[in-house]
Amino acid sequence: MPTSPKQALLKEYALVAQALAAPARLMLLEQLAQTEAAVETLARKTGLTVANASQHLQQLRRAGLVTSRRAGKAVIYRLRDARAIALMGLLSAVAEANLAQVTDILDGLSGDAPAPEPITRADLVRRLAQGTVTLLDIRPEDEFAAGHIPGARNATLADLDRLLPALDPEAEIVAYCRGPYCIYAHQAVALLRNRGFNARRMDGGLPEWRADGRAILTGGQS
Amino acid sequence: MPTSPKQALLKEYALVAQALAAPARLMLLEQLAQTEAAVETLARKTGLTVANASQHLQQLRRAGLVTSRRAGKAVIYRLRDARAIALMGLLSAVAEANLAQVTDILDGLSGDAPAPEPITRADLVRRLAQGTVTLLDIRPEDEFAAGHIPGARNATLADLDRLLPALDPEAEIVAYCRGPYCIYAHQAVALLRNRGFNARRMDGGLPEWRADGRAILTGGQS
DNA sequence: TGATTATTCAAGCGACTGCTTGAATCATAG
DNA sequence: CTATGATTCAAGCAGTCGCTTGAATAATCA
Repeated sequence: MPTSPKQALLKEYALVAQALAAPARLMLLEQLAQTEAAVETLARKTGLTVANASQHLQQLRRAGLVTSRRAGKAVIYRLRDARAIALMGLLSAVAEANLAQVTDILDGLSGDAPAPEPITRADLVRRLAQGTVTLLDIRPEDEFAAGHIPGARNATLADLDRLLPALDPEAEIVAYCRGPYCIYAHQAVALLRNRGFNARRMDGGLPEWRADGRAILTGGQS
Repeated sequence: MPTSPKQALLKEYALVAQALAAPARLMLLEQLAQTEAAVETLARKTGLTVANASQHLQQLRRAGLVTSRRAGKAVIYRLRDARAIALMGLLSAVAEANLAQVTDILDGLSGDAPAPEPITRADLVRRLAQGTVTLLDIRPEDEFAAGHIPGARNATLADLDRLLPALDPEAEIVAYCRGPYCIYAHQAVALLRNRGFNARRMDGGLPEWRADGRAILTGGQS
C-alpha cells in the first residue's frame, strides 16, 4: 500500500526538522541569516570543506529552508523566507528553557556576575531615539557592511578593548550579533561588565531585527 | 581542547531538532499535545511497540520537550510547556510553505475543489457567540472527553455520514482536530463539501486553542 | 511473599548520516 | 576551443539511528 497521507506528511515535517538537526547546518543557517552568500564563502566562514558545505546546503534546500540561484560561475544561497529565522529562534528558545546544559554554557560565558535581561528590540528603538544608549554590533566587518542597525558601531571582540576609552562610561551599552546561535554579544557584555561598564544584550540579532521590518543601514564602517 | 562553547551550544540546539526529526516522535508529540498519557496508551494510539515508544519518549525527554512522572506502576508523559506546540506548528508551517510535496498531499485530501482558507480562532469565537456556526471536533471520543472547545460536537470520520441529517444545511460548519499534523479535519471538510455543506477548517487544533488560553470543556459527549 | 502489570534496559541488525577524497559538470574568460 | 574557477557528484568509511527481541526493574495486588 502506498503509505497513508498521514505518514507521508509526517515524513515531510520530519525532513524539515532533520535539516536543523546537525550543528554544521545550523552554522550555515546562521551565516545565511546575515546575508546571502556563495558556497565557497559559506564554507570558509564556517570552517567546512567546500564539498561538505555544498552537500549540507543541498539538504537545506531539499527541506525548503534555503533557495539558490546561479550568478556567473558561483551559486548563491539564501534563506527562503523569514520563517526559517523564526524556526531557528524558537529552537534555541526551547533549548534554553528546557535544557540545563544550555543555561550552564551561557552562564559560563558571562563570568561571575549573572548577565542582566536582554533589552527588547522595541525598547532599544526608544532608547536610541532618546540617545541614551550606545549600540555595538559585535560581528565581523563584512557582515556589518552587509547590513546593520542604524546608529550601531562595529567592533569585534578583539577590537573591543581598544575601543573602551572612547565609550561613554555613563551611558548604557547594548550589544548584538548574529542571532540566537551567536555568542559574541554574550561575550562582549561579559567583558564590558568586567571593565565596569553598564552593558546588556539586545534580544535577538540582526536577522530578527530585519524580520521585524525595522530599518537596516548598508555600507562601510560607521 | 574541550570543544568551544559555540560548538557545544549548537550541539544542544541540534539535539532538540533531532528529537523532532523522526515521524514516530512527531506522532507521539501530537498525542501528547492532546493530553498527558502513559507509555502503553501512547504506544497503542500511535501503533508503536511499547519498548519502541518508551525509547522515543526518553529521547524527547532528553531534548527537554516532555517530562514524565510516576503514577502507580505507570509513567505519565506530558509536554514540558507550550513552546513544544509552537515548535510543532512552526515546523508544519515551514513545510507547508516551502515543500511542494506537502501542499500536494494536503490538496489531494480535499478532492476536486480547493479547500477554503481556514477560519482563525479569534473569528471562530465571534461566530460562536453569534451562533452562526456549527463546530465539529473530529477526534476519537476519549480525546474529546479529555478536553474540547465549548459548543463543539464530537464526531469521528466514520460517524460523520450518520450525523449529516442532523446538521443545519444553512449554517457554516467548522471542523478542527488535533493540530498541525492532523488530517482528520481536512478530510472531514472535504467530505462535507462533497455533500454540499459549507464547511471549512479552524486554523490550528485543540492544542493551539489551549495555548491561546481559551476556554476548554472537559467531560463526556456533548 | 509471589504473581501481575507497566516500563525500561541491553544487545543486535540493517539502514542511514556526515565527512573525506577525487573526479565530473557547468559557466565564463582567453 | 581550451583553460580556469566554482560547484556538484560519486564512492567509501566510521559512526549513529530506529526498530526488534528478550531480559531486568518497579510498583502494586492477592
